[in-house]
Amino acid sequence: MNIGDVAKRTGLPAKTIRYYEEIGLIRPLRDTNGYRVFREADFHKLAFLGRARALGFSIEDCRTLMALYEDEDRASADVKRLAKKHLDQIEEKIAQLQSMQTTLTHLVQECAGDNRPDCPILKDLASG
Amino acid sequence: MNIGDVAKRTGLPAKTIRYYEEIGLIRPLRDTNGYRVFREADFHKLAFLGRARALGFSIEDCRTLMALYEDEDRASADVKRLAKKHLDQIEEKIAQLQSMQTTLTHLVQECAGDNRPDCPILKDLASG
DNA sequence: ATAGGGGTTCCAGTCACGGGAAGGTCAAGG
DNA sequence: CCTTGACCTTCCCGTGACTGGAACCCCTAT
Repeated sequence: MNIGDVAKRTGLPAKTIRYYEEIGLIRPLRDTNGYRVFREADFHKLAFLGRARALGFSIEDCRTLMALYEDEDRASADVKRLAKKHLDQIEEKIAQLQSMQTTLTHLVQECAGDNRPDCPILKDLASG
Repeated sequence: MNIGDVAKRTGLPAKTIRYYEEIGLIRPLRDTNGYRVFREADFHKLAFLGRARALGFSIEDCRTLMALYEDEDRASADVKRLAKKHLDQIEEKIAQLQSMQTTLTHLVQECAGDNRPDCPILKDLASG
């Protein structure tokens, strides 16, 4: 498989796949013409990475998860701890965003949104 | 006021304040020794920026909001449109995170988290 | 011979700062 | 007068996870 094929099959941009090689997440072979050659195992790794990234795991977390996946002697506790920590961060982020959402929703509701200059949004920003 | 005073009063790091000057959001005066000198108006601008940033507005949005704030002939509709667009993005982000949260919560619940290698989290990542 | 659709590398930019080096300034204490 | 320590200055690099683009090579079909 060339990079274009893997890109189609995984849904990852070719640029991203090259980047993952650059940072050592995958090690595809090379053809005599210099083209990357992806084996089925490379494809599986990329699909794994794509799903982990879609769940919001950082690249470094993905690296750890892949290492755990390939370690037959892993403890599921290590995976769970990583996932739980990530979940906690997601929940914290959601809380932050919801706080912004609450404030902004109120402000937007209160703003007339006409061609007059009077605006509660700016008033709030100006005076806390 | 020197930068340290403004940093304390606004809660913004001095580094951030220097950065805001660099990108033209504020224009403090300079003392003969080269130190930045902040007037009350500069402090107000920084406080405004701090609050806008805390609501998640991008720097460019903040620039626009400040311009609108200083424009006596603004239309509140322009402010409202900007805030609404930002609110929509926040809500989209929240939805994405909640989707991750749902999946991760299930996976974490199902994982035994002991010293055995069997792990539904890795299983999910490996096979979609 | 050429056109096109692959592929390759390398460089720069994103966003909003943060860290740290190297050095100038100022007020207080010995 | 000298030093100490807390300020302040500029400058440059690094962050995360890519994305865009330039310049160039490779392969197949016409």
